[in-house]
Amino acid sequence: MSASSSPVDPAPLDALDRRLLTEFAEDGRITNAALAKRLGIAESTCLQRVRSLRERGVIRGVHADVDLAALGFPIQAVVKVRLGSHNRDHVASFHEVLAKVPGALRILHVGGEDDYLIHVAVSSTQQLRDLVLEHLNVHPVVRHTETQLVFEEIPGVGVL
Amino acid sequence: MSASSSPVDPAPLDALDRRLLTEFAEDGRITNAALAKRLGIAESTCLQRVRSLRERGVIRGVHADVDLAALGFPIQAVVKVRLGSHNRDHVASFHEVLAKVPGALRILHVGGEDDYLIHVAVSSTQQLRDLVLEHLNVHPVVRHTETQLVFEEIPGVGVL
DNA sequence: ACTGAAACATAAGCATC
DNA sequence: GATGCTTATGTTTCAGT
Repeated sequence: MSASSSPVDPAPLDALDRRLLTEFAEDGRITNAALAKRLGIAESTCLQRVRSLRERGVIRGVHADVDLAALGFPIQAVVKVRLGSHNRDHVASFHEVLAKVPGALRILHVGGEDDYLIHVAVSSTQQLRDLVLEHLNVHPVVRHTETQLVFEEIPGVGVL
Repeated sequence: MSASSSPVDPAPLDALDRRLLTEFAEDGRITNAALAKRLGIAESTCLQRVRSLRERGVIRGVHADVDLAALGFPIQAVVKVRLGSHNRDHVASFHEVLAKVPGALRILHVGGEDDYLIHVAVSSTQQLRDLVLEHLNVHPVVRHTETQLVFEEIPGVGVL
């Protein structure tokens, strides 16, 4: 799935949809009744809108945000990966490898100096080393990796 | 909030808590009744566990995952930032700037070649340029920025 | 710490305007 | 779209184990 094109129907979102999404992104457990009240619309209308947004793929899902450190993954890092060949088949087979990297929170295929940025959470530095050496560097198409430890995540404003 | 230390009580999570978190991270709208059934415990017990995990900060919140392209932010990028000085006050004032960057999905303070990695979503390349020039490069402590366009996000396995 | 049952709140479908 | 109604589900509390 591309970051610059979407699998979503071209049906544009109106201001109500945007407000709905903002509320829903903030509190994914909000009840339909409460959401309707906030938006100033009937509950049935609100339910219809939410369903439509889900069906169109605008709302992809709702997920609990879990403290990874509490779960036993206190270390985070970003691994920058550069490939030696950008041949189509090599890239495709590397994507299969990427999809299996344990602890990968986010994998971005980017343009510029690096080819991939992989944000990972691990339980120990040993696991981090194993992840880089055994899952990434082993692949022959990988020319270079560089691992940056995450010191801190700074809360941002987001997009909504 | 640090990535390697947690604001969470040292009370360790048992296997039930972990299963609960996995289910809840996958479907943040699951009803308490359904969650209890999946875990094979009483609804009242399940509710107690969820509440305890929330109070302890293990569950930080529940959020809808919204397609940013559909919302009018079809372009994503990662901006790598290097500072010229790592003086404590300079860093602190830069953090205040970071917290206001429009469209920032994730801001990581990292160790290694870069100092900060900022994942952003924007509506246009013009907005991206403005974001980098007017919000980041203007700050005197910023020595260098490099912007990498996100081509694609590759689904990973996650940590759960 | 877990359970079951009662009281309460919410959701979902349908007919109607 | 909005409303009101109905049934089915889901949530919460609490006394008991």
